[in-house]
Amino acid sequence: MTKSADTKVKDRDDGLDMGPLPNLMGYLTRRAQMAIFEDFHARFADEDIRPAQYSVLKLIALNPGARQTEVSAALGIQRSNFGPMFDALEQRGLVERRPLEADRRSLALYLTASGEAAMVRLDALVEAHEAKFVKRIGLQGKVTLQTLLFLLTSGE
Amino acid sequence: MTKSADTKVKDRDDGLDMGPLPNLMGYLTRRAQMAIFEDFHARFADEDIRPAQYSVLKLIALNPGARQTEVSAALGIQRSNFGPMFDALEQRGLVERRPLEADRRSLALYLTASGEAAMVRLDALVEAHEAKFVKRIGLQGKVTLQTLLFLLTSGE
DNA sequence: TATTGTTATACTCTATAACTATA
DNA sequence: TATAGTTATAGAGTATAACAATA
Repeated sequence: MTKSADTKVKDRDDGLDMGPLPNLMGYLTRRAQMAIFEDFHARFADEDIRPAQYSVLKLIALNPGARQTEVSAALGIQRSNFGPMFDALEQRGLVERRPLEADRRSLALYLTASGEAAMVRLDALVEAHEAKFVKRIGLQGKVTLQTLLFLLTSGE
Repeated sequence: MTKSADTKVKDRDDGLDMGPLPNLMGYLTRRAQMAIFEDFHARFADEDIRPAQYSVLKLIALNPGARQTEVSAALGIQRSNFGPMFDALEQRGLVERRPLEADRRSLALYLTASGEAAMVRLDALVEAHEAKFVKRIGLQGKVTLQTLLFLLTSGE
């Protein structure tokens, strides 16, 4: 209520008072995800592959012949957004679509030979990427984190 | 090498084989963050406030008079993107800029009376939002998660 | 010279609706 | 009628560079 209270607008020694913000799980996961993706982007710059692209390639590698709707749904990507994203990978010769005889509406997805070769390199990059963060929290920490994040995601 | 191996393109009982994807920390944090933000968006739809906007409002509430560069840097937002974002909040009468006499390049940020009133409602929404996820992993789980995510973020 | 804030721009990601061809 | 994939579009989020005013 005093004039001096108006003057002392902020306690600012080194930085700002973040209050409870750094304890909010949404804030925490967002910042952690950004830190992890930043490392990913740096490592995959030469290969010009982004996280979502890697997840698509990996899913097709594990499930050759899967249809677009299956892959996009499994990754939480809209069907309408999956098409153009896949086009980019296809134009680079990493993947291909093949008509499905059983259902002529559908297209089955496959890695090309070039895509298979790329996966060997990409998997190695992912392994190094992953190891960097495991080093920070330990193997037990990673297991705990997996459990907690899974529980967070899969709720009511 | 056989024709039958070509036929059995994929083991697909219910869904796709995700392989090690769900164990990658980047994938896990991304999916968790999306689940948390989805709940946030639903709760804050009526107030028309997004996570980044809440963090800006909260930071100004805790640090009245803070300058734009300070707030944007603390939240990891580019200076050039902070301006238009703040404009939207200002046009809604929640915040305001005031010239700094000490440095006429800078603008000090404040909540308006309307903004202060809004924060009471928003903080209540955040509390309920947070409680939903604490319920899934327990209070100890939240503390552990905070520790792990902080360690992940603050590395070399 | 360096910094604060602004403007312009561009690229990615995400979300929705409408369309086609098949089923 | 419903589904697979496409197209168009729009809104966020993010990133960089250049600029004017001020330090």
